[in-house]
Amino acid sequence: MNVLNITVSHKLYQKNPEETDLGKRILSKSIELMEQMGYEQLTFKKIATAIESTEASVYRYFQNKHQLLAYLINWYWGWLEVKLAQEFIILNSPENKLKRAVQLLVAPMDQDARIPHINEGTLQRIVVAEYPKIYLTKEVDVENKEGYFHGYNRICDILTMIALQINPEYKFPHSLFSTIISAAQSQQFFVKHLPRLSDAKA
Amino acid sequence: MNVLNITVSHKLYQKNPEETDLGKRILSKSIELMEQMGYEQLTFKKIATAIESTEASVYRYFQNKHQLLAYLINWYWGWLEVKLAQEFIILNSPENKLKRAVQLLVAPMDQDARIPHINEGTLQRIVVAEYPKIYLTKEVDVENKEGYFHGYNRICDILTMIALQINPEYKFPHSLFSTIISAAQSQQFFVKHLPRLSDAKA
DNA sequence: TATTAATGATAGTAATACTATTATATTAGC
DNA sequence: GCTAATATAATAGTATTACTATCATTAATA
Repeated sequence: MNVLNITVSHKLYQKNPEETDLGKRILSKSIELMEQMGYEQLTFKKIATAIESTEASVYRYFQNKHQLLAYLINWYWGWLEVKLAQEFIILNSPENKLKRAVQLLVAPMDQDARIPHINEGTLQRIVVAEYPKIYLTKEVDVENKEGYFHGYNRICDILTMIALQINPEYKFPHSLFSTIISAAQSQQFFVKHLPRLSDAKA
Repeated sequence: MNVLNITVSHKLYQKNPEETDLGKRILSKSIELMEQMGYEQLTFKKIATAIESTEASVYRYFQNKHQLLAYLINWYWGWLEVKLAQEFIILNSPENKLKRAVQLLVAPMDQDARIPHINEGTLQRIVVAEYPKIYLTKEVDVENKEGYFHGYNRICDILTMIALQINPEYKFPHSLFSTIISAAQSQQFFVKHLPRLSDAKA
């Protein structure tokens, strides 16, 4: 058993992948392959072949590729929330908390040794490269109700609560922090691939 | 002939759709259908059927759906640039120019009567709902060289130039404006579909 | 009138995104 | 140790998608 378990809504899987060895291998290999070839090119067939299992077995864990991506991304935000909570133990001022949160969002992530089947660094790059794809769909309203975006919502809420301690009068904290978080993601992508949209150097 | 013609890089089409009647019908119907069913569900077959043409004919104009989306989005940014230029005729201060630019980004767009085959209002909603999909791919570097993101880059550059008139010392204008433009898009989507990420009311 | 270009009609292929069925192996309960 | 349940493997099959190719027809042009 893991010391640490990130909880992801059961709407985000068919069968909990964290509970079995095969499930963990699916997660591990999905992360590796999705970073290599990108979301569009990845198929359940490719995952299955790579772990020497079968397509049908992968389908027992996830309904489809979209659900798998949503799972991984929610896992990431859930894990980041845990990480934030750990850091906040020794951070007292809201200013320092916000500062550290932004650092965590943009700094390359180290692998968490407690969770060997998930490479958080690779997962972070997947989130940067694929995140908007989980909500830019016609199913967004249904999936929102099912908790597909819960992880991100929570991070946004947490930063909002901290900011309101600094200035309780501020009227647009949700917009501000969804913008900051999403800019933290986009700028990482732009620096690498669309440098005219950024002033930072790769 | 149109009074006004938006120029889109020839890498973004196989055969210029603005030059023929069929081409214009493809654009017009693509916009309508893409808004209705979303990018994922749209197929060349559906476009062809809807305009009583054939799949093969649509393929003569665009290599694939991705190229079609890139075309439409670049057309939109190109058109917005023209619109901005028109507005700037009577706006003199950089502050007013920036303000008006942001208004144009977020206000519902009226149809341009000079261009009957393109519904700019619908197109704006498509840009809001689909924009990141054109660059969040493994082909981003190649397509960037081919000008797939030229329209957006230019808008970002224009706002950057204006801002530098206000403060020539400012170090991060590209990052700032790519963030502002993209937030202008995202917030429109969040208000409608993910309200916890925004403070505005639908 | 002959030529060319644009479109339509039709067919076909490889890959994808699943679903279904049956067999086999492993584990848990009695 | 036997039975039952569960997980996975193996295999097959289907509908749809994303194209490519070929040829016929129509319209525009020289």
